[in-house]
Amino acid sequence: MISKKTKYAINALVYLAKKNDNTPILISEIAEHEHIPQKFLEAILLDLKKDGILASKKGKGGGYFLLKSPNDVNMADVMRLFDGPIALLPCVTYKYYQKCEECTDEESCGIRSVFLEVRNQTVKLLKKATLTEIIHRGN
Amino acid sequence: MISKKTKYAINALVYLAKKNDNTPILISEIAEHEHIPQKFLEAILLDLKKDGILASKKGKGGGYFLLKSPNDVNMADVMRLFDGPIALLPCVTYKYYQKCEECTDEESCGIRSVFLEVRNQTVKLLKKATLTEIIHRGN
DNA sequence: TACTTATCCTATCTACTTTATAGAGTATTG
DNA sequence: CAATACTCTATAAAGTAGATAGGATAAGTA
Repeated sequence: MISKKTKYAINALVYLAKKNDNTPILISEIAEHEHIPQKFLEAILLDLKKDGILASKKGKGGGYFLLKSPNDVNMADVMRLFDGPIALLPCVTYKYYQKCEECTDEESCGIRSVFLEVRNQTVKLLKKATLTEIIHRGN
Repeated sequence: MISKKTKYAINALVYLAKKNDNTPILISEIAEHEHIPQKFLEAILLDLKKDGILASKKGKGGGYFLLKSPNDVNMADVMRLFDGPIALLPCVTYKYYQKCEECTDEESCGIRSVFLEVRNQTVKLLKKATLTEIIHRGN
């Protein structure tokens, strides 16, 4: 299961992407509309900003808006940002790789083979799932 | 990521399946060979027994052995037993279904559509991954 | 029956993570 | 300067993962 943080992030991003104009949107507006605790959402949006997906503006008329194109924001990246690796086993991740201590030869590990296939399929589907794609699929 | 409990369970099951004879194997033997804390493994094997995958025998000459055929034990079932749902969102699970509070129409939810596809693909691959298949893949 | 073996059961513990809240700080606008 | 709205730091409650301890129960053996 993905964390609420990731779920909130996705909901917020979709909300922002649907407003195709790039005028800043208030945190409070997103929080209210998407039923997210505002203070919690603040931290989430900040992370998305640090990652270069969003940008913000302070003061009156401020808020958050998409920096990247909705075409370039996919679910794999968002999930990795908040929940870490997508793979189900440490030995089939790229960035968080960790060897199984009892494993002598990964190439001949049947378990690894299965979970590598699952990971590759999942990442492929999640990479295709951009904000544009999600909005397009709705309706 | 799957929990260590699930990982340990898979390792233990593969170990038992590789001994194709159905003579009881000691917990201590599995624990030692697979580097699993013995007391922790006891609880895991007990769960697998309650689920009908393993059977046990007490006293001298006792231990655990496969009750189901290695053909009929797949990774989807094992993961569900220990880690719960395979799906990444509560609204795309079967047994643990939960509606998103803000969602008005699931059929038109683009997010749900994406994660339903991921779930279906994952379950399909994990169901195919039986103990027999895993051993076969490991040359 | 008494002893040994090995699973079964219950309780508990520590550390970590998730989710969330509070409050003060900082930059921008008018 | 005052209002607005994002930014930062600290903290706390709740839940979960991973592991350990100790005794209860059942089965075989002499």
